[in-house]
Amino acid sequence: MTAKRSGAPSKRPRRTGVSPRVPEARSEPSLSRERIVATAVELLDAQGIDGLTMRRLADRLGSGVMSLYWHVDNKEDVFDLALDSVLEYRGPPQLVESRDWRGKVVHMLEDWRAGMLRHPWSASLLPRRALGPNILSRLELLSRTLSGAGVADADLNAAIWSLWNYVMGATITRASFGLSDEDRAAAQQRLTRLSEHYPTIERSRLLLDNDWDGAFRKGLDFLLDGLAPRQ
Amino acid sequence: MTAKRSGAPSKRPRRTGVSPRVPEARSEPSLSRERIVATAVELLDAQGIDGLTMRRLADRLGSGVMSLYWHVDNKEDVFDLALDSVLEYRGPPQLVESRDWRGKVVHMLEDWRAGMLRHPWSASLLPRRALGPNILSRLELLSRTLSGAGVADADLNAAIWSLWNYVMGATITRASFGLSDEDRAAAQQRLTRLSEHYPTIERSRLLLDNDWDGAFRKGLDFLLDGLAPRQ
DNA sequence: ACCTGAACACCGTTCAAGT
DNA sequence: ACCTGAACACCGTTCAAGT
Repeated sequence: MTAKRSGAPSKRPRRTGVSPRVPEARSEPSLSRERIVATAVELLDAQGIDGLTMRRLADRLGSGVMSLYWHVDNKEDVFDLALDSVLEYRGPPQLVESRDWRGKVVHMLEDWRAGMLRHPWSASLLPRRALGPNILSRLELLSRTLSGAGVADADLNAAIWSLWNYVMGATITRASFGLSDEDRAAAQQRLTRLSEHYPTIERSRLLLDNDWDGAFRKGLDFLLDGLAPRQ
Repeated sequence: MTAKRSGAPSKRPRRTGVSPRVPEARSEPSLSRERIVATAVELLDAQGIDGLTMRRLADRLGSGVMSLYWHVDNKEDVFDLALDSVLEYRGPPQLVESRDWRGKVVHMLEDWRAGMLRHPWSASLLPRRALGPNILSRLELLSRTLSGAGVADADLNAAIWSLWNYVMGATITRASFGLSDEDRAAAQQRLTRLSEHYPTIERSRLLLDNDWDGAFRKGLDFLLDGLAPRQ
């Protein structure tokens, strides 16, 4: 398990204030933190977590590998930056703004999940990395909504962590488990062959159930039922 | 994201029936699937997920790297085997056997979580690997208990997946997030510096809360409250 | 049936150097 | 201030070979 870095500022200068001179327009725009991160996201989307390689990243950027290290501490840093860049929250649409707390929470968490599923590598990365500003904003908003809804201060952290756990578990599972339909079919068949050992989950067709969105919503409702302030 | 293999039988012969001749006792016991898996678990416990290397594994076993490939398909196979080997469930103790369904479910899930926390690499591995026999047994037992408690067939899969999601999310987070106390303190301090942006989670000290066991239980109770069959 | 070493095509990162 | 190539110490796996 790799150690976690707490988002400390990079040793690099971080481009203070105005640049002393506008660089000439070039065919290959010069390297920058932003360009590196954006390209890393592209690469991760296309090739998955193992597909991100410093060498491949440099290739895509048309630079030498070691040039990256001027802008970025190391590969871990690239992961942290790519991750947070993908978790931005645009806020609830007008429609939802007016709804009750429950509608707001459901929207926030469905949006969070959807965002991670658009970049399936992000879900499994999130729990092991430092929390960046975007994810902190989401937690803040969730926290404020629950608190405003009347969840007691003593229950607040437990409520937030339950929702976090549920969303993370659901999304990680969906992102990595749901890749191949025929894998799941094969697993269920294996189950049928062994049905004397696993009669109940064989009968309920647990591994074939593929209404992921519906199941997510249903479980979230269970949890919110339990969370809802009494009275 | 690596493709998932559905636990298909190895191409290797799998030691059929009686061995033709008992091998001479040697100082270095000969390689075997079991020995490889056990040593892989040791290595994972000691060095974490990145610490498992075919070369290091072979070293520990006193063999050449390539000898492993006779017993095992590839590194993915080693992960699958190590994972399932760690998820065995001994069943509820007598004390719990007599309890109500809720007590049983809580025991099963706390045991599941504890087992994974004893091997912190296992939690983050589980969702992306094929489900081995031990984890299927756990799901079967959970399923049977909920069904016996009166959860409707139509809700059963959703109930199981909610619990799975919650347990996985909680355990993955705890295993990878909780490594360093001072990391979390640093994060909370950063939060305090930025308290105008994150007033609510700063006030509730979300990132400092370290009663993981209590929080797990509390969230599980929320979820079970919502799950419990009406009436 | 079981084990081996050499070789291939990769990795992330250090270092000393260029402009 | 920014970029580079060579080099180091690693990886997983194929292959042809040994016993």
